[in-house]
Amino acid sequence: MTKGPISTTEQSDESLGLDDRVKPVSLRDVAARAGVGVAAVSSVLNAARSTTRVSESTRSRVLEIAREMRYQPNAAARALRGGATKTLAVLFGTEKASVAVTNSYVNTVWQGIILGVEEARYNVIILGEPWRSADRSLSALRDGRADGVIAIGVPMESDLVATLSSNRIPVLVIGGDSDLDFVVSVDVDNKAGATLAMTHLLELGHTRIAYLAGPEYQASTWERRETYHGELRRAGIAAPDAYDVPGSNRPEDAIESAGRLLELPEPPTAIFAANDKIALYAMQAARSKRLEVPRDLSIVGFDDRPVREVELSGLTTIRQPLAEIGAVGTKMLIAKLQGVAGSPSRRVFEPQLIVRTSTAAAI
Amino acid sequence: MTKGPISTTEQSDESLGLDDRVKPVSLRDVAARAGVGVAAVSSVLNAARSTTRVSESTRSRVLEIAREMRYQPNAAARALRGGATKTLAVLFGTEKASVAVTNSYVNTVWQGIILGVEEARYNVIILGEPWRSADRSLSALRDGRADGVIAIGVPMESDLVATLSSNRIPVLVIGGDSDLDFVVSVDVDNKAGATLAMTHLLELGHTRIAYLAGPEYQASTWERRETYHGELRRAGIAAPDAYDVPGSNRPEDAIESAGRLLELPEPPTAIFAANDKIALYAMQAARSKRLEVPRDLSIVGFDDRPVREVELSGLTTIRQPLAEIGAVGTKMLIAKLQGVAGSPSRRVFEPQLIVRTSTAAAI
DNA sequence: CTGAAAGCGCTTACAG
DNA sequence: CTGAAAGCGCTTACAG
Repeated sequence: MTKGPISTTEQSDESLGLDDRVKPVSLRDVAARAGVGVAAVSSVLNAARSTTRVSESTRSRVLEIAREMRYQPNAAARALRGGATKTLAVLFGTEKASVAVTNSYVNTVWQGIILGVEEARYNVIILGEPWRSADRSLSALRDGRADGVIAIGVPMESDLVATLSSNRIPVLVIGGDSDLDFVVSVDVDNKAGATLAMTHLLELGHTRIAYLAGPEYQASTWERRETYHGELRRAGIAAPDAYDVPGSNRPEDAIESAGRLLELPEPPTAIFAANDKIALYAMQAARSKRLEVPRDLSIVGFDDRPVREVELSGLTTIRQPLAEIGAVGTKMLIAKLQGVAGSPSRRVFEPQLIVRTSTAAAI
Repeated sequence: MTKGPISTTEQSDESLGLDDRVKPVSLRDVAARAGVGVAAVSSVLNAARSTTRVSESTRSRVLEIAREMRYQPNAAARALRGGATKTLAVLFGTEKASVAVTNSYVNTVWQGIILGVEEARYNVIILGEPWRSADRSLSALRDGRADGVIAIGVPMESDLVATLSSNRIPVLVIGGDSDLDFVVSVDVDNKAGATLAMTHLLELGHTRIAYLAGPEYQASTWERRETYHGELRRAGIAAPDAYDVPGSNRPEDAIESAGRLLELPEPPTAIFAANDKIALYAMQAARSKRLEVPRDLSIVGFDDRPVREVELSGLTTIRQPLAEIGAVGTKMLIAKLQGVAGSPSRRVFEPQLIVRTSTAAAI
């Protein structure tokens, strides 16, 4: 770089000694060498819904020559022509991508996504332009860069999925649900997970159990809340309204919410938190109130995110198979894109109770 | 999806009630509405090195109309025309992407890359097809999908960077060096890092210090080894040849290598390991030999990868600013791509000694 | 100052 | 069975 300008056009070939560059070989090059038209080559190289029929001898000769010349179709031309890009655009909830990739939930799902695209020889693109509203971003998603969209943690009230759907852009929703056309979705079984958590606490003898919610814009927050109330009802326990408190992904808010719980005249002896992050904030709140976990307070989280804090803290939690969710979802989306008959539109994954040291029998 | 086929072409608009899809607006649409030619619109919308000149009044009118119509240029068409895709392809060393993204070094660098592309409103693409040889993958990198390449942890002997360079494809090398044209690179100062590690051990009074290497195909393994020997020489210490042992990222190999060290007639009292992962294997080997760290053996790693194992183990190590390396490198590549005058081709980052509990004074 | 045209590489309907 | 042509949306030389 220090030795010459960057642009290809600004510099003649002679001025750079090391130039063994060759122009990429095009369909026309292959056609010329094979002595056939480009249509024939195109037809041979694609499984071909083209009307152009080619004899077996021509077919094999073209194939041979294309391989010999290391022909590689130009992705831009194909995309422009309206063909598949074999690329999926990944959209991260409301957040900027740079924030999302530091989130352990997203990160683990992401590993699954990569596994999924790799198996299918697809590609993934992350757009540097945050999408904000669906309306504003729609065109960016139809400009020939991607065949479909993977949406992780999109807020319930967002019009993104609906807009994509009505524009016939296939979408995978991770961590949510939708019965719209062109939408496939994967999620953990939130009801089953919340039931595991509540049953665990109930079996430990807790009756004063609180629910520390996650962000209200997440569907999972509501599903887990509903199960929380349902399980209490089933156990014949009447929990005060004050036991169902809003959480947040913002540390201050979550810690304050948990703090309020612990200052109630009759504080809970156990907290079911809507996710691990919030559960850890609850632990912090307990600590600052000089309460000992699990002696004075049992805490259960959700997710079992593979980060050191969770393991270090000894948090009992509900594990989601996050990487599997990402991988299976991605494969479902690709199957839909490829028109695989009978490919599922929805998969729900079983959670698992992971007992560590943040829960103990009620005193 | 359950209600209808996926493909746009297979289904008439009438059969789907919810279709509020509109064809993306093209340059021509804007031109028609503005009553000018497409060339004029193109010229206005791009800072325009085009020869087409447009009056100020036309310019502002076109701008207004384009915004009104939410015109979004088609990326595929631009790419085909030879323009910038504003997309960077990320290539992960020898590994499959799915393996690489589970690696904590790669993961942290990745977070920086996303930050970098986001700031510049660029995009990143990960190709599902593993690249293996540069020769085989070259065309895939010139098919209109990306303007440049980010290569993480490419083996020393790989021809990838050289091939890209001679084909005038700008590359960012992360964790390596190169003075080829079209190549920019970022890395930690390996010499400084190894010096920090060795000085720490020497100051603790260790004289029997071994080097447990990383994979030999990594340049860093060699640079750290060289510094290891240099620092011993400077301290007037003659280390036996058997103290410089090959490591590997494969657990069995690394553990065995470390084990051999510990079984020497005169075993080392300290080990400088070429990276954290290998340092943890050394710890494991020590444990299986009933040696206590740091009482019987001090261990220093390299990277300070943000994973729970490193912190849980109390490993003393050399921290690299991995996210920063990724972010700064990405911005350097983009600057080169955009022809920013005087943008640097090389940046080296200072490491930092993180003392935890795996090192202690020699007895 | 502005418009019409060529062409990037591909695929698919259309003629022979 | 095969070839020539149109056109996807854009940018950039080229004519007016």
